[in-house]
Amino acid sequence: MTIKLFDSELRVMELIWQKGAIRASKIAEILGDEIGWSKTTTYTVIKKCLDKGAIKRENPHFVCTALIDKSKVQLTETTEHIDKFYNGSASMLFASLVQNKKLTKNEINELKDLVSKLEE
Amino acid sequence: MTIKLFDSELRVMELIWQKGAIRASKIAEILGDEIGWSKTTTYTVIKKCLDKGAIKRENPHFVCTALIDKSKVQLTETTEHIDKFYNGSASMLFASLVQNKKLTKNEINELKDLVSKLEE
DNA sequence: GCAATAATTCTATTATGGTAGAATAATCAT
DNA sequence: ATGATTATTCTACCATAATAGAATTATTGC
Repeated sequence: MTIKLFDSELRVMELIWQKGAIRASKIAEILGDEIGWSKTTTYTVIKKCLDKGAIKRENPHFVCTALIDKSKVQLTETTEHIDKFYNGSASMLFASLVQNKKLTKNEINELKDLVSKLEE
Repeated sequence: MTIKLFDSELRVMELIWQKGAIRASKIAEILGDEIGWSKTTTYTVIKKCLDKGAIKRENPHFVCTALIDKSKVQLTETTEHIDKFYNGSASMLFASLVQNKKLTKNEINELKDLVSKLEE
């Protein structure tokens, strides 16, 4: 069973993933600055991440670390996205991006590189 | 400016895209069967699609047709998804899918095919 | 044209995610 | 240890998307 994270929770997770380990107070400070959240809002959202088992928090100083990793969440969300918009077909998503020229030269090269390493 | 469609609205759009032109009453019938929506729920959602300019409806018989196409919505949503989960980098989404082995042999072949046709 | 029936809208209710104030608990400096 | 300060929770409110009942309007068969 995968954990469903809301947008607000992802903002918190993003910081934790980025920093590895970070105090709750620091998260509150940063998100207060960046998006104007009040301290209590941030703590409420951190609590939700705790309750969902997405992070743990340890004393002293309430240091937060992630219990689920970003790549897992990315994959889950992307799979859901593909189901919803491309009827479960990853190829159709690729085709959509490629055909609509949303890829930079750089991205095209990276993609070619990636694909060339694939086994069948 | 792109139209933001909610999940409920997408269910209606999906049918309209699929059928090309379809009576409102038929949509209500199908969604009633498939997901148990009451007739009025379906009509309410159809009305929202109308108000947003996503579809038009013509007499006689209130036949609905799409005014925006699916590929446009797919692209918009996918771009948003990439911004949210991959910091705007399509390559990172590709990498995530490829590395996590969520691709079937078939999809890998299709991807290779797609990529081989790309210009730099 | 008109009664019967079906389609549509208007409006309201419910569910849920986002946000934050007041109360409580933990920490720290002395 | 204790008072001052900071961190945290509990609870509630607000905004919005989902859903549908009652009232209204359109359609159809006679």
